Amino acid sequence: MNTQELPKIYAPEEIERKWYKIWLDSGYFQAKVNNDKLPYCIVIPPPNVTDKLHMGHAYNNTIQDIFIRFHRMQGYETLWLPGTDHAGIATQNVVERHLKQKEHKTRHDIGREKFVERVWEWKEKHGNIIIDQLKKIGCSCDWSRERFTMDEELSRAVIEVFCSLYEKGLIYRGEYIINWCPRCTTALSDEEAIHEDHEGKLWYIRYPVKDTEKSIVVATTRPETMLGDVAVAVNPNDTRYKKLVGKTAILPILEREIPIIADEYVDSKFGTGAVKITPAHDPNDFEIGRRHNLKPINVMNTDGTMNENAGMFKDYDRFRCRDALVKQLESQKLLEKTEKHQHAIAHCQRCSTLVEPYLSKQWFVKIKPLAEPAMKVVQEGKITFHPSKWIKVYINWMENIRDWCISRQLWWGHRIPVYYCRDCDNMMVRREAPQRCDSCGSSNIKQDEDVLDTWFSSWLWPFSTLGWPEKTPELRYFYPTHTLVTAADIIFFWVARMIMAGIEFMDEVPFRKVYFNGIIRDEQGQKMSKSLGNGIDPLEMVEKYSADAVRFSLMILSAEGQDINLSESKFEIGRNFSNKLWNAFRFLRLSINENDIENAFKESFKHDLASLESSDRWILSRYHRIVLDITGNIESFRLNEAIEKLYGFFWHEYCDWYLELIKPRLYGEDKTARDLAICIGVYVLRGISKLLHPFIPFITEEIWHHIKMQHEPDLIVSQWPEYEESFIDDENEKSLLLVQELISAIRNIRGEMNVPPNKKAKLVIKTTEQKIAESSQIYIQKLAQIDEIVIGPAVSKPKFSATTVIRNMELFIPLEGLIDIDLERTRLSKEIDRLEAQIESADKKLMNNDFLAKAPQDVIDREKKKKDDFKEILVKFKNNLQSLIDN
RNA sequence: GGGCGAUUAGCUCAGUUGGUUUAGAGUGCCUGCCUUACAAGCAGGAUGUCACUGGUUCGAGUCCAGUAUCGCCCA
Repeated sequence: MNTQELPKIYAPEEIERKWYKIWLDSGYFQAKVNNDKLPYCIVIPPPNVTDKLHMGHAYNNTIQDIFIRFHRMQGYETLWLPGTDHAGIATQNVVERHLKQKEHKTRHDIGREKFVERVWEWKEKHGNIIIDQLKKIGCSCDWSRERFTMDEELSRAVIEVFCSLYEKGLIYRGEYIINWCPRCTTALSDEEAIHEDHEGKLWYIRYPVKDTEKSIVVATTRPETMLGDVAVAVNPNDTRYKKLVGKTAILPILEREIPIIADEYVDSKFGTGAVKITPAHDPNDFEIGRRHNLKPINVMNTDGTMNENAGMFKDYDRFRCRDALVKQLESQKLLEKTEKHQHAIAHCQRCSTLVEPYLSKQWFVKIKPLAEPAMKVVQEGKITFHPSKWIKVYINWMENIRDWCISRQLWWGHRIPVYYCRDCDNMMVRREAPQRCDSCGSSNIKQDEDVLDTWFSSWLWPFSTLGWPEKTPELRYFYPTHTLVTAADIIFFWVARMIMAGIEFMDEVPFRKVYFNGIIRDEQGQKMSKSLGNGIDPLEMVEKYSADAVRFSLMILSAEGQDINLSESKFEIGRNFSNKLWNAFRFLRLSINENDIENAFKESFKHDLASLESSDRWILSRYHRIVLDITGNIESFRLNEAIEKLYGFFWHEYCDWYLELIKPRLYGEDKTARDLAICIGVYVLRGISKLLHPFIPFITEEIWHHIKMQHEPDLIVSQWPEYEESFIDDENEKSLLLVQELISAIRNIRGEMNVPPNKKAKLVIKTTEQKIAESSQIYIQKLAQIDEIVIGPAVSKPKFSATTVIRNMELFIPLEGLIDIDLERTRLSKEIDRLEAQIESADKKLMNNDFLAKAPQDVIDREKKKKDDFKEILVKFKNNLQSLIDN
């Protein structure tokens, strides 16, 4: 590219497209088993095939890409394994909706086989959207290894796991209360039933007691379930009801006779202390029913309408039934009262429909034996969580874990590998479909209708994607994976279960570290959601601000695991940074006359650091410190600290100071000095590009190609900078800091005294350290707009000058005609006040005997020195203030 | 009901093991600049009882306890 073609404003679109294609075509993302290198592997949290990229994805995947690119540059054999999951309910819902809209048909109209075909068609057509979107934000996944939970190999893993757990006695089938979604008409696991607090009602219903004038009042939040009541229960210690226990109550409306029983479970303080028992529609009632040998009565169909057991309410929808039933009770004067009641109600995670606790025959995983070792590896630190606060959440859940309902009444998913003989009811759990019944020999066999929970396939993700149950070389080499990056909202759904599965089937944890990223919220701190319409589309932002900008902004906004409150304007941070980077590069590039980086950049300066200018040694020293810091920060997951430090170093040290400090050389006559300044400038910019590459890969790769040597590889696969201690120069850093302070002090005076920026000023420095002052003359002149400097131990203060003190140097800026005495007096007084406050606080400490006795000596010494220094400066300020008054 | 967070500048947030921090950054605000890399920029400036109360300590934004407000998770 010709230098004329470098635009003043960075234009990302073409560059981002170009580099992603080159990286892809060069095979940089592809990992192979390579025993000469250490492996580094991350498996992507597979997004649903129905998903479109939202900010949470963009954020989560940016973090993964940072780790991947960082380790790739560090020389690891790096595999980022991507893919999607089939998302049973969500996908089925989407396709059903399409079918309804386009053809006015339900899935039952076209039948299971045809429907599943349709879902596959849909998947082929739309399932790649999110994958393409991940590419737009720069994700360097090994796309050649992309997996889908319904792939043949992964399905085989699911079948193997089901059969093996069954054989170990860890899978069973049973009739229990599960969470039922009447809209999706399927069972849900506890994790898929989302509890939300809700203002409901508590209905007090009077049940007459048989053969008496008495009645017993029960309180319920779901009156329609009373149709399935089989008892009324009270606490055995509740004296109010002692006499009624053993008697029979008459269930209103249905007039069923039900016993009044005593059970410890009943809370006397809730409601009236008497509760209705509905074993088919409440988990606690189910347990009580079992203890008392009461047969459950199911009053509801799978779609939430009432069944024949509901008597006159048969075919009523559950909500309509409730209203009608309450009216009926009212008219019979059996409704004692109604109270407002705050309680948690479960909703379907996928469709928000009110979930019914429902008695149903389902498949379960006996989870305790799997949970215990999974708990141990986290407690013992074999897997670490970052931030570690999640350990408690994890352990707490593990300790109270309940069996996992894994069957779903859906058509889209892995069909349960259980076969039944129609002739003899024999049940067979098989890896391959059996041809004959192994009990009666009949070939009249049917497979279980249900499919498995999607998480029952994604809990295998870290090894099923690497080929398990085959013992592939990939599995041997890349497993266990290194770090998992995920949001904490799936800690139970996914993280916990992957740990269980890894230990159970691989005999080894699936990953060593888990990084939990925060949630992206809107400006008000609300979670972004479709229904609230407060989402920000990441791809729109990429178009407007660039992928680099989106990545940069997200990363600088969040500390480890903290949530982000996001608004569109935040992406300006990233865009502005990119532009600054671009222009710093442009500045150097335009300074290279021959436009020939091969000639302009030589690393030979490294061998004679002592001969370099102070500013050069300063930036090199600072740069190497940053290399050390950033590397450590990324390794310890402190990504926002890394990016913040890079921001500060690049912008406020490299650009604000170094590039300004070398301008005299760049515009001067001395070609050698000029070339050397360019060399160092380029050297540091090359390093900055590398350090920034994991965060903002596109612009850094582009810049790299303008400043790299021909023989050097693309940035994405070049070597991460190495910290070299020989560059660290404490002394020089200190003296350059002094120069900066001098310049800042002069700028401050100029600003406060309203000296026009283009008016050169004179400067008098009174100091005994003439050498330091003299060596920085050129810097001061250039950066503080000074034309003439007088330095000496005994120079006198010119009349009408503004003054300040930096360490042991007194600065005088003659401002005849410009100085405003009042302004200057205020300025000096303010300084004096500040110094006096400092001295006072140091004094307070130093006069405290306990402090002197107990604080470490270096802290005391520091305090003493601070006080002495401030005192010395204070005297000078006071003298200057005095002379101002005398004038 | 049980658990976990958060509370620092107008706004968004850093601040690892208590003392090198005179409590920082970005943004916003005020003043002045189109200074031949960058106005998506440069220079300068103002702004904080670190939620409250108590405790530990020579020393607390940082550790402990309690209170308040907000948020999340589990039942």
